[in-house]
Amino acid sequence: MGGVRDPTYAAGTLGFHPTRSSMAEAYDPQAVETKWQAHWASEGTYQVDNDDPRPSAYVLNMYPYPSGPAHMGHVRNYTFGDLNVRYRTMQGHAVLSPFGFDSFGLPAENAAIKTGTHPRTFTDARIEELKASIQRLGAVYDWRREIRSHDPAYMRGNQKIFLEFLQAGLAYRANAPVNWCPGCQTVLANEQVLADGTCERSGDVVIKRDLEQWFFKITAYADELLGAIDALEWPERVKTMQRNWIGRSEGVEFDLPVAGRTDESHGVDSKITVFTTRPDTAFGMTFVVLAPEHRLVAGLTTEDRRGEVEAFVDRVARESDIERQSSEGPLDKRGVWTGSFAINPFTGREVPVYLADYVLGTYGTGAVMAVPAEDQRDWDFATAYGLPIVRTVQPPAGWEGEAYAGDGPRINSEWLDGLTDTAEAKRVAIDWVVAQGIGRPKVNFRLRDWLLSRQRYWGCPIPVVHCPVDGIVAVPEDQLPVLLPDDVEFLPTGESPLRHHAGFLRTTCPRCGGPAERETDTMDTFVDSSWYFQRFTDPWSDEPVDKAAAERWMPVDQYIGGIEHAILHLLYARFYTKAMADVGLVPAGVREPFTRLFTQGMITADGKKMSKSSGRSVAPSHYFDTVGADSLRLFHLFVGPPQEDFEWSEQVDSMIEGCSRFVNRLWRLGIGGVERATVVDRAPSPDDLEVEKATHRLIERVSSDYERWSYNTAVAAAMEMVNTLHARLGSPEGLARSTVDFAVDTLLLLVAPMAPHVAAELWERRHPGQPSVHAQAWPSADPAQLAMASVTMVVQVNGKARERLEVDPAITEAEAVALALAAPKVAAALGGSAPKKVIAKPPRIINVVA
RNA sequence: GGGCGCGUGGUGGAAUCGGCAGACACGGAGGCCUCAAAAGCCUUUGACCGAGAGGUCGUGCGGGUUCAAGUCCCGCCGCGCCCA
Repeated sequence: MGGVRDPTYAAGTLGFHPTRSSMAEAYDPQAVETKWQAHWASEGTYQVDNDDPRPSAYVLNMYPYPSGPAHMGHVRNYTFGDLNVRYRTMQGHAVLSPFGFDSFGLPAENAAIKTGTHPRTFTDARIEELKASIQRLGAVYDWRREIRSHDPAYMRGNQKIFLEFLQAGLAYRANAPVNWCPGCQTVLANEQVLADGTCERSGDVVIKRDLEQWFFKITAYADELLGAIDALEWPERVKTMQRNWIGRSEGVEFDLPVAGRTDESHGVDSKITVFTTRPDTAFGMTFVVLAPEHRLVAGLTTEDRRGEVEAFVDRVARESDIERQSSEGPLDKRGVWTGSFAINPFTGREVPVYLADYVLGTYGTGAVMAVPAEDQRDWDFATAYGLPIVRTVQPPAGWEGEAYAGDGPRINSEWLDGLTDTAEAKRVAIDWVVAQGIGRPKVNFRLRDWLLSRQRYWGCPIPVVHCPVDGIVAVPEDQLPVLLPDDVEFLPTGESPLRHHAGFLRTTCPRCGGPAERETDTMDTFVDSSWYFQRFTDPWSDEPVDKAAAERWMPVDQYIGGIEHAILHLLYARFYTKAMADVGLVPAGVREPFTRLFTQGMITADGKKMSKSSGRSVAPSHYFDTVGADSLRLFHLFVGPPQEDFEWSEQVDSMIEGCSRFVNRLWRLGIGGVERATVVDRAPSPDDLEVEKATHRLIERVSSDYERWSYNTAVAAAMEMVNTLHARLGSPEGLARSTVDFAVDTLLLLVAPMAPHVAAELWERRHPGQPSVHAQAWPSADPAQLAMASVTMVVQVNGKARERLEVDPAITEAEAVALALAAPKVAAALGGSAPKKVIAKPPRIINVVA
């Protein structure tokens, strides 16, 4: 193969030697791609050791759920990741590029119920399919570090971390409302409840029921999770979503005595505690609203109201939180009066106590003071129930709206009257509450603790036993991991098979040695994805995370994934990282997992996310078999900004064809197979120098495009260079050999991260016996070569372009203006009148104002 | 209801700091090569007026700032996402 260049590039020193393309070897993507994929795998090209002397970089794609062969979303995602890995490697970094599988989860268990295949068998088969298609894409990873969530070693780590959290008080048990299917007699995950609130299996109406569940105390980190967002190099959009999700609000919590009750008669039940961010409006509180699940509801309901209240509470229990918080539906059906009154401590007046579905028991105290004049929802509620509305903030003149939440002088508020500044009025009101001894300033978070227990089989068992004597006892470390039994039956009851497996269930208490029951709840799969990136730094370690390895690689420099994980996964991973540092499982300095985050857009079909279930899914394998992986990669890079969604339409195939054409044109350049090409051994002509300069500008361009994730323009720039070279080579003057070689070699270096196979093959043919293109150093542009010999200066008259002049880039302002005014077209546009003003920005633009 | 993002040719998109709108590609039209086709190559392609030279209009809509606005400001309309 080594001689391919010679017969096609004319070798003469005299005149022009046109060559014919008919002899040129056609590009065979499948042959070349298989060859290089095998080469990278067998050479371990992208394996890095923890003692690699090069500076570190850590590039990671989000942990995928293995659902079978890669879909287009994966292809897009992994193309971006792979480009980063290869680019950083050429820049001289040891790039940690691991891969793993988020392999626990419901789909495998459902498949087991449907087909009888064990979830492990099913999942491992899906993983092999996904791996195979990732490899055909040419994406490179250090597969020695592969992790699957269901690996016993990984489960052991999961359980060890859990026990450390339990020890530290970061894991606890509490009652929580869960989805309960009365037909199946089991707890359902949210995704098992259909949109109409029925069980996907039995069709029964799913109700809310309180059960003991495991929680992680993520709220203990609410302030740090919020505060540390600022420093992250993440998309603002994601940062905003996380801030909103954490939802910090400063306010006050205070007590309202229940009318007719005293401390002596009712103890703590004599008061309703409310949380509010607007204590300055409390004089306008004309009623109180409790969540239907509030613990005081039964006691506050009077006999004559009991029937109605109970029916209401029952109905709300069947509504989802989303329904409850939506603004849809007639308000007069969404609340009910308990028959009781509380006393507004500000006014001393009695106010009725209502229930409403939109007040959630999980937020604040589950009770809100309703101030209809300053809160629109309270206004609507008051209107629907005929409750009084008292303004305590004077709306501006001409105000025609209903509730007014803005600034203004306080009115009807006794000692607050006249205060205009809301912040000051709040301070005064809080001071009063504190002085009265009825409340305290309170910072409230929207963030709830993380409910991690799942009543499923295919997940990591929570490593504790329930002992009738000792209560909850941790499984001792030397007995970890607690593995899932294989001999289980998957029945379509929805109940976890672990509950019926005697061998798993029955055990002895590690503390007293008496009979005990094993915990049958397994962990939410978000647990697995909260620390896998730490495990990758040394997946062979006996500890969950090897501290030295984490010290070397963490945090992840570039994390890449979908915007759909903006909140839960990314927040849980941040919490886990901090909590693991605090219990000493990772170095204290590793407090954030992902320095830089890139969220790529979705591939949509008919405006919705392309997925297997939508039926509009397109398999990448077809393209691997035809145009090849490089063309498909280039298409994904070229088609638009990576953060934007992309609609997969009819015309996509011809766009991919276009990328394939580019690969073929690059190939013909590389092997010297360009039609009628003229290559001469001569001293560089001015044309050659121009091409050389264009090559330096290309280096500059592509490098900066890679840095700013503007891959579509990087591809465009490479296409432009290929077009230029084809055109120049086809002209009678041709190009000097040194010019062509420099331009083509540079092109191959720049394109290597995007189209790694064709670049590697051409480089090998052009430089036999030398290190691969992927082992070459990233080229740098010579600054002296970046300046253009001449630039186009636009001359405008009154803002309209009238003339374009080729000028020296170093032209002075005076010269530029003189040149501009001397141009006939400019004179014509001026029509004889003298210019009033000339704005000169040489050498780019001159604007003559007439 | 609040917050954020987006809106550019027939299509995907480019214009990085307010300075030639439409790079690059797809699609279309015409041509070369060929017995023919495929592949490849060349020309052309925002709209309108004009034989041409050239001119006018043009970045969702309406205003504004500026010598100059796709880009900045104000107000709308539409779509998407997040929070209520």
